[in-house]
Amino acid sequence: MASDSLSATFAALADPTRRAILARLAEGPATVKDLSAPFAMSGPAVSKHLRVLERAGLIARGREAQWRPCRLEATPLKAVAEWAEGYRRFWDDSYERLDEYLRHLKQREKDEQRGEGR
Amino acid sequence: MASDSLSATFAALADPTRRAILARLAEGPATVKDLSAPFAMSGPAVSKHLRVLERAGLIARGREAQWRPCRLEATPLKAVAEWAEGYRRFWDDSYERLDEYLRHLKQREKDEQRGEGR
DNA sequence: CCTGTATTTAACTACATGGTTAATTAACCG
DNA sequence: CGGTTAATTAACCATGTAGTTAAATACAGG
Repeated sequence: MASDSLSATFAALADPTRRAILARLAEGPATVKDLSAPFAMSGPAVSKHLRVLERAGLIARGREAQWRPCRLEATPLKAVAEWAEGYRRFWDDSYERLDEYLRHLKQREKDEQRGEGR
Repeated sequence: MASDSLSATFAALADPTRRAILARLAEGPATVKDLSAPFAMSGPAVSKHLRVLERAGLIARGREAQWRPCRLEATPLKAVAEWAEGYRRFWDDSYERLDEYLRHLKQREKDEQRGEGR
């Protein structure tokens, strides 16, 4: 596994079970049992998914009697959103038009400077 | 591997070499050789990374003589950005305040309706 | 036609992942 | 104390990933 933080985050998100767990935690904290309920999967399997999410900093866990309540920790998702936004101009048409417009302005500015130079 | 599209995208992004390749392609198309240059890694290794990116729909490849020029295909990144944005309220404080404000408005609206009902 | 260049395929290694079941730890409760 | 419930650890299996080197394919050009 590539161990930089963004890679760990992406790797953790590359599994639908783990994304479903995050979606559930967006509604509030939950125990491991709660989180297991929707899945046709053993307890230990869910436990492993939670460890992956924890190591990626996407969840935090408490301790209450025999329960280990999980809660969402979304800050790594901010980095994901920002990373993806860096490519917006490649999918957003209006952004591309804006980009082209800015490029146009810049070019005109350069032309004018050249004009003044004479 | 979980084969849904979003999982494939996240899995492809979970490697710094592949993200670096995308960053390079953001500046324009490139051949496999071009893309290999920055990495201390054999040609076949890069070829495999490109196949992962291609299967995730993040790049497209052409054919020109003996070169297979790659270009960025960013639409899957739109899905990533949108997915992450769904969690913005968990990292963005001002968004939380806005959220709370909206909730407040909604509640007041409900209270007013109840008042009118009498 | 032969040679060099670009790229992929094949075969292999080492290790990570996602799942299983069985055993273990930890805490509550009668 | 003993039983039940929650959760993790251990051991195991199958598959996927990230890299290697060596061989195969495809094309350009003298």
